[in-house]
Amino acid sequence: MKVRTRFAPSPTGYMHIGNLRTALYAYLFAKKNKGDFILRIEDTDRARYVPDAVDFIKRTLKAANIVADEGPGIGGEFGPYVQSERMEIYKKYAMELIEKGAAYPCFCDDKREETANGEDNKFGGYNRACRDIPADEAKKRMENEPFVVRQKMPLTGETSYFDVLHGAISFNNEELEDQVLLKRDGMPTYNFANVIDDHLMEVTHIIRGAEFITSTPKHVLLYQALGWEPPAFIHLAPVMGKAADGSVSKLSKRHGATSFEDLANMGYLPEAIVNYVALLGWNPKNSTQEIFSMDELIEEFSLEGLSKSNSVFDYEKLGWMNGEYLKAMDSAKFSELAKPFAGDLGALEAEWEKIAALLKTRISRLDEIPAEIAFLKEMPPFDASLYINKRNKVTAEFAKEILPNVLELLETVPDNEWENDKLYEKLNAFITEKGYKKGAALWPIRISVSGKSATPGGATEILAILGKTESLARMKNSLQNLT
RNA sequence: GGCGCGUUGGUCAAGUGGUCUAAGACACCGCCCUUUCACGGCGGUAACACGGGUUCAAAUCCCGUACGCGUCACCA
Repeated sequence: MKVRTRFAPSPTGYMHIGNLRTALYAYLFAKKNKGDFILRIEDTDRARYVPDAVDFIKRTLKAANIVADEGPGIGGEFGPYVQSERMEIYKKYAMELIEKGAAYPCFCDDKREETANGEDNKFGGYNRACRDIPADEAKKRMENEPFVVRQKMPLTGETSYFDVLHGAISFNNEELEDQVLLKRDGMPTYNFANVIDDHLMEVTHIIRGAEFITSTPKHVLLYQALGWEPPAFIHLAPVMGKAADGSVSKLSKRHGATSFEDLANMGYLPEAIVNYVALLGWNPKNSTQEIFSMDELIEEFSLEGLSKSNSVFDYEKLGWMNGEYLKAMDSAKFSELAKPFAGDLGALEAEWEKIAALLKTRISRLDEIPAEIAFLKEMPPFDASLYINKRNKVTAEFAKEILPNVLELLETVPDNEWENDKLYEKLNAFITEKGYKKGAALWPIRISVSGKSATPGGATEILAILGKTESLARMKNSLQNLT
């Protein structure tokens, strides 16, 4: 049988990284098995509906390079792929279930009736009273009264199912509520639409979050009532976030950027995000590889590699991985991608390629760029302590000694020779001649034109980028401040 | 609280009864390299939640406890 998986988000306008991971695993599993991956929109909650959310979801999947074979706007033989467009289908099956005695209409006024004496409060106050309404009376009342369709749960025994990840899971039927299948507004609930659609769309493997473990027995009962074979269930452990105080809880906005979009805006590459997220809860068998292209993920993916326990999202590691992608990236591509993050470069505009080359190996996120290059645009305030460097045995005294000579030398460099290699050559010759240590001599030079202890690039690279006029002006100024 | 699921270093994790004096990665620390920082190279610190079983042998199987997470909606 052809493997078919689906990603079934509700359109809330936010693609949480945990959801993205669920989509990714469903996609990887389908593709690994030469199957289909379906996008289905679960918009049965009218109150929560967000207008552009479907486009948003599609854009996010596209950015993540997760491509659906079927879905809204994509087509496929099992449409429509938006649940609000399938109401007639759900209604039909709801009536069939009533007919079969596996469900019944409920005319109770409100969702949560308070029970008088606190007894039978197990189901939020719902007391199963409408179960006992005779069939013909119920049918009649359905014509004139608003109602809800509830699933008639067995009162005894147990229902169990096999989860590919967790093994056999069983629940006592008495724990199961007569849950609503069809709401008063005619919309199905998740628990109902889900079963109908997964069956009709021939989904073979349901890969979804662990929050559905407890509602799965209800789904299984529905499959049974309808005479359908349930698909395989795979319930994924959740992704957690770590708060500032070190506490761990389900990933949410209070943990900072947690949506794919936020992360991308911070300058994490989509490929890196996908790669990192793939490894949060899954890892390859028989290998310690960590950097994966999408094709490699597909090739390596297997359900056996899924982890049963929660995982904590770690920006630190994502940053490392992003840096790996940045370093491996083609220079031209990096420069193009990084440019929007650089802001207004002013006079340095023409030097961007050089700047980008220095940046490439030393950032983990693209949005670190402005802070990294700010010193190029404007000389930071003078700070004498920067001229002291223990390792190279550099002191302010030494800076005062060497800088005037360097200035003198640099002034003789013609404009057309003001570039890294030439500058390095000349400075190196000067250093050798004077008998200085290279590291020691270059330190004050770099500080005098950058005003920063750590900079992308060394002394001559910075000189080259700043240009002769600016470099000399900065150096003179620093020297003045120094004395 | 009931029910369910889980628990290997700070984090991601390998490990499916002996090869575990428990892999790898991030982070951290040290050394080397070095035109600073970084990159890179080498090395180090650091874990089987606890208690009982079963077994010749347990991180691996069973039971209990603790802790964490989930769920108990006309939300998904």
